Amino acid sequence: MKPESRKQEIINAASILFKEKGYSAVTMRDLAKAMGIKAASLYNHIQSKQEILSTIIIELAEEFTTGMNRIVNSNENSIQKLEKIIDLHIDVTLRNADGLASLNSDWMHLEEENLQHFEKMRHDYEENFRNIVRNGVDKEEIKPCNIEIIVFSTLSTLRTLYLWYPKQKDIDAAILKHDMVSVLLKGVV
Amino acid sequence: MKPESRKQEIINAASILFKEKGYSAVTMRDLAKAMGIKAASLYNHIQSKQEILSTIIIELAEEFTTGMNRIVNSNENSIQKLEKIIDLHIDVTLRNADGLASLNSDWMHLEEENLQHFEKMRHDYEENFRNIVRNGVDKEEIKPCNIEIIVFSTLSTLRTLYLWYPKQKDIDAAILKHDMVSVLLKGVV
DNA sequence: GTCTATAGTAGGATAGAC
DNA sequence: GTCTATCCTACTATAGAC
Repeated sequence: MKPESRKQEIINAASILFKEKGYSAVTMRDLAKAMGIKAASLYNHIQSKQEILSTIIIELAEEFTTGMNRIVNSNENSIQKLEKIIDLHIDVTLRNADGLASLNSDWMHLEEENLQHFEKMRHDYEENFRNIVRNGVDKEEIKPCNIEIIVFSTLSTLRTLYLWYPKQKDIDAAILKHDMVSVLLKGVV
Repeated sequence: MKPESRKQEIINAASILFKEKGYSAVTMRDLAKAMGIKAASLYNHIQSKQEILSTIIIELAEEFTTGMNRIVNSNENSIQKLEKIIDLHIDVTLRNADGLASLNSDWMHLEEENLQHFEKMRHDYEENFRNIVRNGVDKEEIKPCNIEIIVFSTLSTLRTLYLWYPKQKDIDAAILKHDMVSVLLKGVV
C-alpha cells in the first residue's frame, strides 16, 4: 500500500458513507467520526463537502470518457467494442466500487460547472454507446432488436455492478468478464 | 380522474421530488411549495416525513411481493415465469414510476419495522427469482450460465426501468414487454 | 494537523388563530 | 384546512488556540 494523502483518505471514507446513505444524509460529523477526528479538522484538507462529491464523481466520469474514446477510435467490430465496454465497467468497478455509488446516485447534487460537465460527459457516453449498437445492427453483427432497449438494459446492468460485485466473494475478474459477456450479449435461453 | 385524497396528492408530489433529489435532500418546505401550501399545513394530512416515505415504499414492495407469489405458485415453466416477472415490473413502472425511485434509492432511510419489513420482502423476492432461474437451468430450459449473473443483470434492468421508461415517448406497453423479453432472455447477438 | 467554541442557517415538527 | 409564529435540533463552515 502506498501512503495515501490525508485528502484521499477523506475521499475514500466519504465514498463509503455516501454509498451507504447518500450524499445528503451524510454529515461532516459522520465523516469526521469515520476518520477518527473532529468535523472542523476536515477543513484543513478539503474546502467543502461539495468538493468531496465533485472529486469522486468527476474523476470517475473522466475515466469512463477516456475509456470510451479509446474504444470508439479502435478498429474493432461492434461486438468487440461492446465487450471492451463491459471490460471497462468491470475494471472501474473493481478499482472503485464505492465511488460509483456517488456517480450513479448523487450526481444531481453537483453544483454549477461540475454538474454541467458531468451531464455532458454522461450524454456523450450514452451517445457513443448508442452509435456502436446502431452500427452493429446496420452491419448485421447485432440482431435487429430495439436499439434503445439494448442500450438501456446493458447500461443498467453495467452501472449497477458496484452494488452486486462486492457481494460476490472472490470471483475472478476474467471469469466475471466472460460470463457477463455471455449473459448480456448472447442471452440466457 | 377520480378525486384523490389530499394525503395521496401529497404522496404523489413527494414521489416526484424524492425521485429528483432523493429523500434526504427534499425538505417539507420544498414539498409544501410543490403543493402550493405552507409546510405546517402538511401535518394536517400526514404524521411525518418518514410516514410519506414508508407509505410510498412499502406499498410498492407489497405489490411486488404479491405479484411474485402469484408467479411462483403458477403452473408455468421457467421461461414463462421470467416473462411474467418482466410483465410485473413493466406494469408497476407504468403505474408508479416516480414511487419506484424511492423504492430503489431511498429504502435505507426507512426506520425500524418498516426497514426490516422491506428488507425481508426484498430478500424473499430475490430468493424466489433465483430459484426460478436455478430451476430453469436444472430443467435445461435456460442455458447453464452463471445463475447469479443472470439474476443480477435481469433485476438491474427491471429495477431501473423507472428511469428510462418516462423518456420513451408513447411506447406501447405490449411492444415494450415483447422487446424486453427478447433482449433480456434471447440476447442480442 | 487537530482541537474547542461558535457563527449563521436551515431542518422537522407543534401551538393556536382564523 | 391553512395560516403565522416559533421551538429545538442539527447542519456546514470559520476563528483562533495549541
